[in-house]
Amino acid sequence: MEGNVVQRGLPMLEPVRHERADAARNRATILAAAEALVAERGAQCVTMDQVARAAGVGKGTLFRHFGDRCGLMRALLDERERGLQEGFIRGPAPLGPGAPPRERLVAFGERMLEHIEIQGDLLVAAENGAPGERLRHSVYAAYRAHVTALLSASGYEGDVDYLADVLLGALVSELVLFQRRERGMSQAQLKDCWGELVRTMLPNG
Amino acid sequence: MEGNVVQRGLPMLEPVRHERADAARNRATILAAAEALVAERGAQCVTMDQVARAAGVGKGTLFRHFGDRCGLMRALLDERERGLQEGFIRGPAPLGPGAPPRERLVAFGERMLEHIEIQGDLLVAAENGAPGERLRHSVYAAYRAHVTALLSASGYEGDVDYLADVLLGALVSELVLFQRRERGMSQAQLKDCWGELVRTMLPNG
DNA sequence: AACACAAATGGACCGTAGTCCGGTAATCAC
DNA sequence: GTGATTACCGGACTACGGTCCATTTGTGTT
Repeated sequence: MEGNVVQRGLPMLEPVRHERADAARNRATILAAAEALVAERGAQCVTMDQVARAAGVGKGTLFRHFGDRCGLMRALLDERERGLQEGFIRGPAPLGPGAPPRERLVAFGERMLEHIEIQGDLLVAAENGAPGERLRHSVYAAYRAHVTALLSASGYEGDVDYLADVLLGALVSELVLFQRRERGMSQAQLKDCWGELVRTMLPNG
Repeated sequence: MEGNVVQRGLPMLEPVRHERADAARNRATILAAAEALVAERGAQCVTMDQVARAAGVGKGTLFRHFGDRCGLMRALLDERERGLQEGFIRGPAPLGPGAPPRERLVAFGERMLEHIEIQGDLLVAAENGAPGERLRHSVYAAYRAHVTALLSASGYEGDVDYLADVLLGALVSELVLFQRRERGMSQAQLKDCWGELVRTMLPNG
């Protein structure tokens, strides 16, 4: 878990030096196998042994490439997550630049809720690691930086870092899935509540 | 995990019919052993086998009494948690009745932050169960009901249930410990931020 | 006191995440 | 090509949470 800093976070562009051909091939094979298994049985019910066997690879290889179970799940999410970030940073308004920050924030949350709707179980599996790991990870940091920037731009005068944590807390997949599935809230309701929350916090966006 | 509904939640008063004497003795022994081990090594580093061995009891007994690891941790927290609830419901203002709801909510959060300060690791261990288990549990339901009631009383016009979830999200022990330990925020800062958050959400308490 | 029955017990057992290390093979310098 | 180097590979191994069930023990009944 120390020797390979390569390709663990989002910045996957340009592997540090050379990833050996067989390693790259194995990584792709593993990801494909894992994706198939997750699609078939759901993320919760896929074991690391199953993935290794389906990919025709030893467990050591699996863990070497992805660190731990959460790492594998994150890798599966990676592509879509990159798409999300792209949309936030450079996409069309109101998600991207161009709209007032408050409306961008509303759009951000709505987009995240849609993401959770689609990738819910996988997200839960990816976030279900060691305590605090989720918060330490670069994906969270990126979301947080984005929200923080929007809050600052909107003229919020309090502690923007703190408020960013709180707002992102409303978008934690575990909570959202609970609200959707066990509290019977519709996605539209959740979006409305999110919008209201943001507009209450930032009265003049 | 189905056969014993006895004494799993907070309502531990008056065991359903009769708890056999040996069972009660064992429960006490286990709790004492677990408490000692947690005090000595920290909740994260205590295994169920260690607890069983220290209590001079089989693993089966341990799991029969507490369901799972989180159940044991919750049982350790139980007494203090009951004290908290007592304070919220019947204690002196501003925590208990008597103060305006907005100030009660501020006091609620401050009290919770203090609780996390003391019981942090144990709380994390207790909440670190299956996905959504935390949200389903009666302790969370109680806090949520309390916050919901205060929000309603303060005249908040939006979805009080949703806002309760969001506010409680700011008091999740995993997050608070992260803010304290890895972001270097002081407890006083956290309290200030909480107060500001509440006052922003409820401008006229 | 002896009995019958429910409840409690303990430890062998299982599945899963994650580690370790001897052997293998891809890559590079020449 | 050939050899040295070094990353990679696989699967046996460990640790831990949780289950199962044959056996024991407490409790109310006769």
